[in-house]
Amino acid sequence: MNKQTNEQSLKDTRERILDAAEHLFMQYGYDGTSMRVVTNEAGVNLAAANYHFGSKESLMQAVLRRRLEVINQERLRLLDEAEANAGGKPLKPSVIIDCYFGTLLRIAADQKAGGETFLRLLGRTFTEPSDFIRAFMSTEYADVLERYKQALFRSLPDVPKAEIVWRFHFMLGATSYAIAGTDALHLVTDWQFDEGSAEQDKNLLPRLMSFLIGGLRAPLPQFENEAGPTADKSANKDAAA
Amino acid sequence: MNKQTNEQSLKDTRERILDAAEHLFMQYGYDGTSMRVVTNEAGVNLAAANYHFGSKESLMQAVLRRRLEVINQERLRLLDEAEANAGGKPLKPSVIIDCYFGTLLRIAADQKAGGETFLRLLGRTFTEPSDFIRAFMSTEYADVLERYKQALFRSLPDVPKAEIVWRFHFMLGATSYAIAGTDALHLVTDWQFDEGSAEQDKNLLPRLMSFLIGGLRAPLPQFENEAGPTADKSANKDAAA
DNA sequence: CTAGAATTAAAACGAACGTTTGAATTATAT
DNA sequence: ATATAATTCAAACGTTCGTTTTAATTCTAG
Repeated sequence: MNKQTNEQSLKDTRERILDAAEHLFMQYGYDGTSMRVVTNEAGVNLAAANYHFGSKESLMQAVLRRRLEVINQERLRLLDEAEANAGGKPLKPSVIIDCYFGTLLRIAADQKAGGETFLRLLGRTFTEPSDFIRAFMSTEYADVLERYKQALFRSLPDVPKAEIVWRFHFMLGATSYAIAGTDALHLVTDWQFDEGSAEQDKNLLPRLMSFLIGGLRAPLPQFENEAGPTADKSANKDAAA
Repeated sequence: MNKQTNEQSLKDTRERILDAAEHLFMQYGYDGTSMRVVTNEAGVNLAAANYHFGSKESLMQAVLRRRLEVINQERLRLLDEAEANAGGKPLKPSVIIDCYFGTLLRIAADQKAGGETFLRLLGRTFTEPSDFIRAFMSTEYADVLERYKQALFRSLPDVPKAEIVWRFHFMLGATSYAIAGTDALHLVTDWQFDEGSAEQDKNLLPRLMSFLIGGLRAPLPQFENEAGPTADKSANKDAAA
């Protein structure tokens, strides 16, 4: 065969392994997935995985990196664009939240095949116990998280930075659960609403965005050890300008 | 030895295994924890774990049930009490949220030793991939979730039930992440604020409560396929009465 | 066409896994 | 004290794990 066919089949083996690993890591977790089931589902030889990726850990990193690079680069690009359009003024919190969380859901919706699968894998990856996974995620997210953190600081100058970080943390959690699958949702409800999976996906983003912005802009908490009485919650100052 | 010493040592073996399993499952996950490291950390023989619990799966269930029973019974008791005091009128959303999420954090704070450990384990358990764990959680939570769902429906009669279920889901996610450890939080920030771990724990509840109630009461989302223009978000109706 | 590199294939490696066995030990009760 | 039950113990069971090895096969390039 010619060169094209060769490179095609090479890419096919690598990508078939990545696709199978993505799906199985999502469904059974990293520790719960063996190299044998990955290569079986990919239809390749067991040794091919170690030949192309070196180890199971490296395979997991490759699975995550393949899509995270696209998502995080788009996140940085959109934030740059929004800040350029704002002309030096702080961005609205809702714009920042949409650049971060909206980009994630929109890109995942684009990639028809593995998009939803990767979303659910990503949701679970944040709570993966393996040290090397958390270390990988930490470095992979360091830049984009720092940029968005600073953008939120500028956007909410009257809110203590510690509160912003905590609420960013809460938003990450709510989003991860939202996308980590409807399994946890079935746990909450019988879920006999008439909408199908398609409409669920379509409406997830506006639903999530409303919740996230509502939480981000909620009145600041009253700590017990702070000065002043434990006032009525409705008397609290709104978090967002 | 007398009867007391016997029962004491019996309970000690069982509880030492439970304590060790709780800690190791939290740190390394279910699949990442072997029966050998559990029994080693507990200082008991390997076969003792299978003798007392039958299998690794049953051990995991015993670890979860030991503390979940206390928490969920208290959740039901507080909701009963609140509804009795309300005299037939719907409860405020903030009261419901505090009964559910506040109880979790307060009980965990009480149990000095394993409280925080179990909180972090529970946060991760919701995303555990193993089928038997999710099945166990589903049955273990069925009653309390149904009761709180109905309470929220009554509390927010003008909000579509599907939205309430989704927002309950988001709240569960935000809470799980909040308690699943500051590991994910270190991922977000350098976290060089001057507060120590003690103050973090003390302030987590009010911080989380503000965020959750803000998200729950956020304006309802506008779906693209709905009637009416994509209005300014501030024009939306508030979700809570 | 052919040498050499890249990839695939079957088989095996040692280690670690959950679980079981059967004897030894300890507690309980008459 | 003694029979009975409950618990602990060391050892081993068969299986599966990630990885490696070595040979066969396929592709690339002169």
